Amino acid sequence: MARIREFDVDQAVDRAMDLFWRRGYAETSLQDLLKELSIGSGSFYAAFGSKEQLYLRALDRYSALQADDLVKILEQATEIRPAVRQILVTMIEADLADPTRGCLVVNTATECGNQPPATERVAAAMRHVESSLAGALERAKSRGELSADKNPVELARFLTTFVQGLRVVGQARLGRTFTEDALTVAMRALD
Amino acid sequence: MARIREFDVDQAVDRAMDLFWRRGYAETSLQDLLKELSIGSGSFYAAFGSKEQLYLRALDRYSALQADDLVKILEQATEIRPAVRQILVTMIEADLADPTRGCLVVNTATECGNQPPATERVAAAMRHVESSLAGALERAKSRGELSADKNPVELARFLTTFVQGLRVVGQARLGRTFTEDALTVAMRALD
DNA sequence: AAAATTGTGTATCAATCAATCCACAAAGGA
DNA sequence: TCCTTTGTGGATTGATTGATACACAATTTT
Repeated sequence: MARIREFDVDQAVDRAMDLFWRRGYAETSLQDLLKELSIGSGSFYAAFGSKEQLYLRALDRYSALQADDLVKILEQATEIRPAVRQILVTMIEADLADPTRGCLVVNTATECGNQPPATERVAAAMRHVESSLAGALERAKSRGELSADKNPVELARFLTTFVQGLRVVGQARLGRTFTEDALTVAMRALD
Repeated sequence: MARIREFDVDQAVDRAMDLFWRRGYAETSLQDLLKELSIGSGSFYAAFGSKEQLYLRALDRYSALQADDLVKILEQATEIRPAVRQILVTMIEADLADPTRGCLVVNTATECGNQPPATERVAAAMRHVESSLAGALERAKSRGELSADKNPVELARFLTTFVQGLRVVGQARLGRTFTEDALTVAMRALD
């Protein structure tokens, strides 16, 4: 050990995550990052290696936060339907509040569609959403909340796909009614 | 009139569309475009004005082609269910064949989420998908293919949202089974 | 307190970016 | 056949890109 770092690395990752989330990878320049993090380029490269590495780290951070939120809602709820509805409504409200952000995972999927390290993380994040939902749906089924003919894995894959669509439509600013109508129909898949 | 143009402008727009589709706006440099179109920068700016203007023109072209495909399927089909299924399956197969492309409208929505001229076109494209589907569903309902309690506009908004999700999930390379399971559940919305 | 080690920020790098300039070529009109 | 007009593409523009070099500051070790 020698001189100690003057900034908090985790907090810097959070701030970078926010910037990448709003502007995307390519549209966020190194100078934008340095300004946002209030550090010099020497500190930047010593701490993060490169812009790409920081992006992947920010993406991991985002995925972890997203996964936490999802699991928390699914575990705290006593009924599956209000839980799923809450998950979808939360996203709709987030997109209405700030349509420029969308979802960092979705943004990465479309912007970095042919860069293996990024797409692997995207796939892993979606697989995690799928399995969390599938587990909750399976438990709901054993509690008798879902009829016997329902397939939890199928439902989970449907919901995971629908969620990605909600985020895209949310960025297109089609209005509250549009997404709420879509939500109404989607929820019927559980009936 | 004086010297005549040595390249076909519409064909150039198509080639540019293909390039933007594969690589996105920011990741497609002017040199990439000049090489793809086999023209010099003078011809480029004389014909298209700027990289951004060409992108918007390519996006318009893409939307028009997409709209044609959609309308063609919906008008030619005698039943609404196979028609909707065909629309979704076509997208799934396209994403499986080339996961790096996705949908140019979706890619634009996420990459250019805060640039008005782009987002307006994205919203218009999605509204067009919505109204085409709503019209077809309304006609199907009047033919007795959909039960009386179904709301065509709600269903159209649901399908439009789900379609965007399919394109995102397709880029994440989660495999054929994943999207087909999602499709199975989504189709039940029409029952 | 001297040496060793690590963080910091400025200056700077070559490369690339989108866009402009301009000399020249090709066409129609006189 | 000149003259005008427009298309062409290579050369070049200033700005910006991500990344590195380096002198100096701060901290631990000896």
